Amino acid sequence: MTQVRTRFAPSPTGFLHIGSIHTALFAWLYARQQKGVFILRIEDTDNVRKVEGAVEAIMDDLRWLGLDCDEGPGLGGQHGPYIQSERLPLYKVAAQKLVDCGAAYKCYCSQERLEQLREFQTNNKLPPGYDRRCRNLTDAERAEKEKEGITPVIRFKTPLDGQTTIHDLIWGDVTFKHNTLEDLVLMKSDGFPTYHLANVVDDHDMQITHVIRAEEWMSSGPCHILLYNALGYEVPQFAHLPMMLGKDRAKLGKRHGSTSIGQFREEGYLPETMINFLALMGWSLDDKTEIFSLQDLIKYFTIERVSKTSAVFNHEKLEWLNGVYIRKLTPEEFAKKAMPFLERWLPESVKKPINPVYTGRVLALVQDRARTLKETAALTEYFFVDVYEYNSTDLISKGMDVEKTRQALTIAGERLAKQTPFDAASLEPMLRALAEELGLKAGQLFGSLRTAITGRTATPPLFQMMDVLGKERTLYRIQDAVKRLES
RNA sequence: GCCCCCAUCGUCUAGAGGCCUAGGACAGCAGCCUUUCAAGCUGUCAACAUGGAUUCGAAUUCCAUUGGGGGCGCCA
Repeated sequence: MTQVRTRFAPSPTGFLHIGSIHTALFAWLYARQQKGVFILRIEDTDNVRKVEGAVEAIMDDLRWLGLDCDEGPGLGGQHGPYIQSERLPLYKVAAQKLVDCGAAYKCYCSQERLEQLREFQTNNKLPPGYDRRCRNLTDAERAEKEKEGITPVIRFKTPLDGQTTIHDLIWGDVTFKHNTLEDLVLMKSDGFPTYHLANVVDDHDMQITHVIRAEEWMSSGPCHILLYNALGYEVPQFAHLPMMLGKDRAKLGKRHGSTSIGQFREEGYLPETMINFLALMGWSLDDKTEIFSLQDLIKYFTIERVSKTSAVFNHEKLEWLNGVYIRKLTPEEFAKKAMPFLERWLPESVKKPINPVYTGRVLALVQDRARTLKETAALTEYFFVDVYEYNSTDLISKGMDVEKTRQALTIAGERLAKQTPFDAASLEPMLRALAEELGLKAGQLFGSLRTAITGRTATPPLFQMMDVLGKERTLYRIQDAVKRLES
């Protein structure tokens, strides 16, 4: 059996889209599982949309996710170069071959004419498409056009009759009648190939066995098969993946908020989360399992279990899943990953760099509570800032009033001042006893203290926070709260 | 408009003729735990788009309708 070779072929037109990663993941998984080869190819045949630095960004994102490439730009491989703009001669030869054997033809129609044609078709509710005016030009007519100095494009001469069936690993057999297909442009007038030509030539040249791509390519599938045949190439296997949709069920795009993988990374989502989540969009193992590592996925992934239905991106579930992966981290790993986010998102007044030992202790208190790494900044802010705003009525617990609260906090402050050692284990019995002594429920006293030392009503456990904060700062904050109640 | 495809809880999905009184997860709700918030646990709400046909029997097969998506560029 021949070795499986799959590829991921993004265009360097900006940041890597989450939908592209979805495709990349499935192609990668199939290659890895089949002990095959995964190739990265850059499809930069659109000079207009090309973005500087995009190739590096793509490779960086893939690396971050753990999707390693066997062949690709800068990685070597027997079938390079892996950047299409460096492969132009190949496409020219292929296109010329097709023209020579009569499978393609030169088209001299101007873009203006095509636009007018399309406008007319739209206005008259006709199917848009090229009217094949140049398909049967005589040699004399062609010579005439050449003399005018028009640079032609090369179009594929799609058969007028018959049909082509694409055997898709996911969709089964899908048949298209040739008379619904167009005469695709293969070569643009700027000398660059279109996606269709470059893709077919490269997939053949790089010996791709399985073309795994998104469903949006389904309808150009028959054209590609026709092209493979015309060029005398063997047709690879196809697997068209279900798409990812936004909340409005439309193709996931800019209007749906964060859609580039980099944005999720910056928000503090872990690569494990993204991989696991994306794998579950259009694929499942069974009716129960939902946590999968990359290794698990390699083990269990099968194309047979990929669904045909496109999936709506569910941000809430992604957040939940990220929480699951954050909790799986060891405290050390978590601290290491969260630290940069704190450095970046903690208020400017906080002196940087922050102390790693202290920060580690702080982070240990919020690991169970954070759903993203970025969120740790908001969750721990009061550990780094001494002055903060809060509503002094939050100091007053249920069933208490200003005076009672002031007294309780004052006494608590006095007792805490005398307390040694000042650790969570010793603090708890002491304060519980104090609550009883004051005739308060534990929750009443603790609630006031919580607000006093954090300014918040929802925080990690009180005694652990006091422990981390230390005696001096704890006392200062309680005294400050008492002052607030006095004014 | 034309072509192709899809259709199970709000969302991701399990389900390949009897195991389905349709399972799991997120979200929601209720409760337990608990110093608050999380986490955890328990429970609850919630779906086979509609109409025909085949069959002893249909979420599962077939047809139609409806709804949704994708494509129809010298973009990929």
